[in-house]
Amino acid sequence: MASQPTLKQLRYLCAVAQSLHFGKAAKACFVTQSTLSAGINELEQVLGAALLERSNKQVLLTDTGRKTVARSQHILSDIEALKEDAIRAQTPLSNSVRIGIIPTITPFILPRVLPTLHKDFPNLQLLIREDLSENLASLLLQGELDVLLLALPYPVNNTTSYHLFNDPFVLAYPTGHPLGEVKQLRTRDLKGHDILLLENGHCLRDHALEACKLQSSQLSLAFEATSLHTIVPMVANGVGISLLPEMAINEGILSGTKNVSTKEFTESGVWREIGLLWRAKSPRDSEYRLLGEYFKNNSSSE
Amino acid sequence: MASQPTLKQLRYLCAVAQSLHFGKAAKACFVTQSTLSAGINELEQVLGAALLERSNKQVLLTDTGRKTVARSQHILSDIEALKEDAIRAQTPLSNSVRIGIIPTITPFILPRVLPTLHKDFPNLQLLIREDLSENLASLLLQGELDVLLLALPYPVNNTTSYHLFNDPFVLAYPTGHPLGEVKQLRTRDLKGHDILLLENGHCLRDHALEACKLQSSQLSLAFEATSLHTIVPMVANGVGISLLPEMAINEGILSGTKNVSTKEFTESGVWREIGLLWRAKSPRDSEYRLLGEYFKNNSSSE
DNA sequence: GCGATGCCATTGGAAAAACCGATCAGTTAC
DNA sequence: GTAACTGATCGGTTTTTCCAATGGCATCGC
Repeated sequence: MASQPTLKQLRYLCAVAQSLHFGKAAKACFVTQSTLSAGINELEQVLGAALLERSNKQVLLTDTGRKTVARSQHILSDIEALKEDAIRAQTPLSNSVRIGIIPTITPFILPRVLPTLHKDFPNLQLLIREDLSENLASLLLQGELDVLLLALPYPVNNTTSYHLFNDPFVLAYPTGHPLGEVKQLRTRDLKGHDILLLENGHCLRDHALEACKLQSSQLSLAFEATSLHTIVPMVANGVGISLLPEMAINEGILSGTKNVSTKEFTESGVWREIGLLWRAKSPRDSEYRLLGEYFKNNSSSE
Repeated sequence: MASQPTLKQLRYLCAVAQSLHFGKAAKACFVTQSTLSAGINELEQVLGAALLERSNKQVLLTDTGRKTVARSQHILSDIEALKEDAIRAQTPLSNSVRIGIIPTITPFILPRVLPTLHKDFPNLQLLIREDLSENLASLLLQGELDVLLLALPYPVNNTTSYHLFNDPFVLAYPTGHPLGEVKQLRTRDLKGHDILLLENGHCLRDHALEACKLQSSQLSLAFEATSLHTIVPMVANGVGISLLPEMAINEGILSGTKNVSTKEFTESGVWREIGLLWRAKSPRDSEYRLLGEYFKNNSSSE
């Protein structure tokens, strides 16, 4: 014996309330009269209350019946809304996407991408969390974040990565620095110079070292900075040289700064790879690919 | 293939959302894991959306899943409330009762009954409609009223009647009128006198005539009044005699009136019967009997 | 009167579903 | 490697749902 009302029963009840006729109500519910009758009976059993007053002549609602019908209609329309919304929400990139981005990317990609993103996917709510790769990866695996925008490779178990583009490292040096004389800049030219990098934990640091095929020990690490924006004035003041991501320069990190020159490396491969990362099992895989494609097409300066 | 979410499915979903573990959720729902798994799958099918993100390690809610869980919890608690309220409402006389009363009863019974009624059944909401018997009967059959307080007999198809008490007719005459001299008043003494009664449609009129075993033709009908309260001053002014229900006198319809005397009949049966009437099939039959018992015990002047 | 009609309730059997136990496939832990 | 867990899947059984037919009751039309 069931002890909870069924949605079907509530539908039956509402149908009867509308026509005050079992036969018509049954037709409206696409069942036979006997089925509907049994359903109503069971509902009354469960509620321990008479909802309808039957006579051979007519069907009437009891007081409890009237109230129950009103509540049922609310519940049924709630169910309908739940379903409709869930289905509607399946349009790609129409819900919230919780994205984690590392601080060495955020300020140089969002200003370029966000405005058009909102225009192209008006129903997408991008929730952004900025943190170090390690913390973001943890949040991703906990399900607190949906997708990460990182410098790759960054190994995380059971994740899918999506390559966006390569972001070359550019040498930044105080104007007049000896390296300014080098015509064909190569990474080995950096050896022995005072070099400013971000503090430990920032993957930019590791990627820069790796891209330049350098060990920490081969460099004179002048100072460990906490953000790229604090490195620039230090370079300008002659504290040392640094390696800046091209996207930061394109986005104007040097604008208004004097005494800092830049030079690109002639070698290939002196870059960090920028990509997206998400849980491999995520059912929104295709959405994230779509998001990736969008970033790829809209984040470069061309 | 079902196209609507089931309450069971929503319950399964909420259980999984709570423990984030199919096995534990299944146990909480008293089903096997396979059953729960199938239920969740079907729900996702119906909604056309992934609600949960399964991996071998953990279960996570998707964005749509989170929203669906929230809505489901609301719906489930609504269902619970519907059930609870319907059950609670079954306490006798705890809902609204729509009662119809004729104008020759209302003012003489309600002031006496209502105050204690509300005290004894605080959850009873008595909705009162005053009209002629004929109109009330029609409303009763239409289901617009639940119970009638009438003078009986009043034949209505498919109704149950409940005897409350007999309300004797009392002769009211201008002080000094010849009938004042009669020691043992009998109904036949009325013949030939100018008698004031209510206009047609009021059952009081018919019942008075019937109780006195008189035909209209045997009386000199002085005037047809619209309410008992207008009859009293006419008697006082010597327009004629009248028959007043005892309950009206007990309730003080003559208080403050001079020149009107009353005299009871010595015969038995000179009364109208007061009773309740309701649809025979009404599921609240026992409640109405209870109400009747209450009226019986609390409407007399003793 | 008296059969025809219309109403909801009930019944018995057939169709559908829900459910379970066992197994599978994949990952983690040791 | 193996054992331990995870959720998914597969047959088979049990349960539920559903229908068509029937029943009981009152009314309507003649």
